[in-house]
Amino acid sequence: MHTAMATPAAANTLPTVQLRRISIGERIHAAGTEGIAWRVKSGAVRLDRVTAEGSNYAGLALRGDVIGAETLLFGKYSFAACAIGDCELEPWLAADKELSGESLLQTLAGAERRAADALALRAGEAFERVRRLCLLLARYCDEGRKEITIPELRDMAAITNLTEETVSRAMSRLCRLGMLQRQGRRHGLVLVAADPAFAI
Amino acid sequence: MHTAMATPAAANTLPTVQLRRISIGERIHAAGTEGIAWRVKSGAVRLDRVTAEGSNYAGLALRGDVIGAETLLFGKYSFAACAIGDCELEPWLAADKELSGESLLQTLAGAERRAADALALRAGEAFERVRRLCLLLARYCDEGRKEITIPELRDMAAITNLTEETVSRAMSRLCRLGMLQRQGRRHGLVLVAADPAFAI
DNA sequence: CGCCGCGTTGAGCCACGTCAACATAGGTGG
DNA sequence: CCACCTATGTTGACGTGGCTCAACGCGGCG
Repeated sequence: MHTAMATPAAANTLPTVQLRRISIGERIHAAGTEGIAWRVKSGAVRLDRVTAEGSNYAGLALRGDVIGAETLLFGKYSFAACAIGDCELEPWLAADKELSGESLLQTLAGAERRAADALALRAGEAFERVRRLCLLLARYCDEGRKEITIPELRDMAAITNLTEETVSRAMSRLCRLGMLQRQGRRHGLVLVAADPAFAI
Repeated sequence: MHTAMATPAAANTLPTVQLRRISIGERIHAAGTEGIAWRVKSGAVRLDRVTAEGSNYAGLALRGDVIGAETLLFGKYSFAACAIGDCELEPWLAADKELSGESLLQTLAGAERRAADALALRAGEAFERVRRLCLLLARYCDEGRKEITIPELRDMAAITNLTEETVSRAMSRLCRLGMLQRQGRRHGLVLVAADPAFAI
């Protein structure tokens, strides 16, 4: 599936990567380096903005989202990207954009929706934030399945703007309440046993 | 200035609006209604996502940003928009996008940067958040001038995820420290007297 | 084995939320 | 013009949710 449509043999000298698999915790790219844009086929990606004062969480990318679109303009990545769940990425080609602005518009609309999601994850009570993050991951990470990979506490804390301790307590409570069920030992697979009445 | 370049007499039956002026507090559009996309020429816009549980802050748009781009796909606005500073909007035409995907790409890159800004405004201590918000507004609202319109407390509170009281205290402190200077009485013009060493 | 990274849990404290009272501006009607 | 009302902003007192600090468990790795 996903046979590549005839791409114009452009000046792009990169080898034609078809799919890129990245496991949880690995860095996808650093800020300021050269590279291409990718579409997230599965998994979750954490974006970070790098400043003089350090690196700060700056966005989330889930299935369907595009990361590194700015490379088509500047050639370099504006943000650092790190996998917070096992990821599959496919190249997002400039060919698409030449073809139809519609694809770009959809990407833009998706980015705005995702940005609103990310903002919402930083509002409300701690437990509710963590719960919504899990529901969001369950919604987007795997296709309809109930298994989701939970990111490391460090990443969940950055996303929700809580401390690791608070996130840990919230996760424990989610398990105690039966909304989540631990599968693996460490940040492993879990099952969303809870209500599908997710109001995100 | 800003003479409109010859626009193709398209099927667009809307009267050719050249510039739309909106004063602080006014609603620009509601979610779900029909309309066109706009580029913010000046001022600040608050975006809200409307759900069953109510309306929640979902994004910020400043000079150069585009709002309502999704109308080019769906015909309707996904978010509600409200001016939190006196605004000038100009129509953002589909003609641009047909012309060059580059314009769309720039809009996309800008949206991601702005989303990162919005996220950053919800991290750190209360005083620091409010200070950064003011610096961001100073940076983008008026062209290089030092006068900025301060949004209503309600909006600053929503953006920073603080309460109005806390924002009010932070603003008072900014004035006491000489970083800001009140001009008008209410949500009026203020001067940024502080260090231009803004590290946002 | 010892070390390190990550997660868990508890105790105490503080920044911020909550609640309340009041100040001020603007609008409206007389 | 004033009387009155409402919306918005200001300030204080107090309570608490989440941060801080600390100790510990556990698994992986050299």
